[in-house]
Amino acid sequence: VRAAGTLAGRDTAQRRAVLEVLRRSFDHPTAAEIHARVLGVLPGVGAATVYRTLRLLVDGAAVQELRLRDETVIRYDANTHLHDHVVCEICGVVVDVHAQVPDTVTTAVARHTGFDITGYDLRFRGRCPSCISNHGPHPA
Amino acid sequence: VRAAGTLAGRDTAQRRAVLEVLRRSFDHPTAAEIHARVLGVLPGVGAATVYRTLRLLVDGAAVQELRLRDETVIRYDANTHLHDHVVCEICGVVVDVHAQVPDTVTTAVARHTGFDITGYDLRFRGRCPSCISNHGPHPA
DNA sequence: TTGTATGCAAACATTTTGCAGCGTG
DNA sequence: CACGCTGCAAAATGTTTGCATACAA
Repeated sequence: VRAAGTLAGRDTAQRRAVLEVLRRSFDHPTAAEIHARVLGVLPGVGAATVYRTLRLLVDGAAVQELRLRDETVIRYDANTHLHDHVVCEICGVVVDVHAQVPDTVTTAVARHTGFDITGYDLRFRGRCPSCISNHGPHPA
Repeated sequence: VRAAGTLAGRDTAQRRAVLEVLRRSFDHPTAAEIHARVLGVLPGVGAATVYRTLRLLVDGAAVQELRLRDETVIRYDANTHLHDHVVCEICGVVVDVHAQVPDTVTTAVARHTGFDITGYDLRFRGRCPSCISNHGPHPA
């Protein structure tokens, strides 16, 4: 493992562009969105290069993959701090949040299952402030 | 919304077969796996019918979709009780578990984000007992 | 009978891979 | 100057859809 945001392998303009775009993006973009933004910075980059670089970054733990409940596409999150997400069930916006699950819960799961637990993914679901304004709160 | 495990629309042999396979499956099968099992019960069923029926069941909240960290395929879970999952990072086995996130945590997330929170997905990651036997526990 | 459900195949959407040539180290 | 990286296009993967026919209600 190496420092977050560092690239393994060669230092090319394409890889630097992908990493830079990711660092500036806080909206959990898809590979296609990242590609579009990279093209704005460095025209001519191929989609395959973006995919390959993303895979590289995921394997190197420099970015996180995000698979939402009803989407097939993979989203990417360059926030390497331990954190969770809240997804709006109407507009789909994804917001970072910090919501530590108590150790007692994790310990209980380990005891019940016999698993050696190394981490978890926690994704809240709901209605964002903007959609509450436009559609009202979630019906009770 | 209708009773869990009930089908909307017409009552056909194909739909009954898909539902029956799902009720007997506790290993969170993919659509392809479900299709294979359905063929064992009712030969000739097309993949599209399985996909359409699964979509119907998901929309009717009779089954849950499961998207794992590093898989593109969708898995299905007919357990409609509120529950969470533990995934083995080596063999990929998925086990159901009950691990309630404290209301205080959810409330704090709502306060911080302004979201109206309606639920969450919690997925633990780790090493299953069998893989611990074969590979040892996760390195500290 | 009437319209929904099915099976097939083609269309789609997304990601991965093969390959010839370019460029970093 | 060797080998990894790139861009393009084709392949692979997984899911959805169009259409003619079959069948539940």
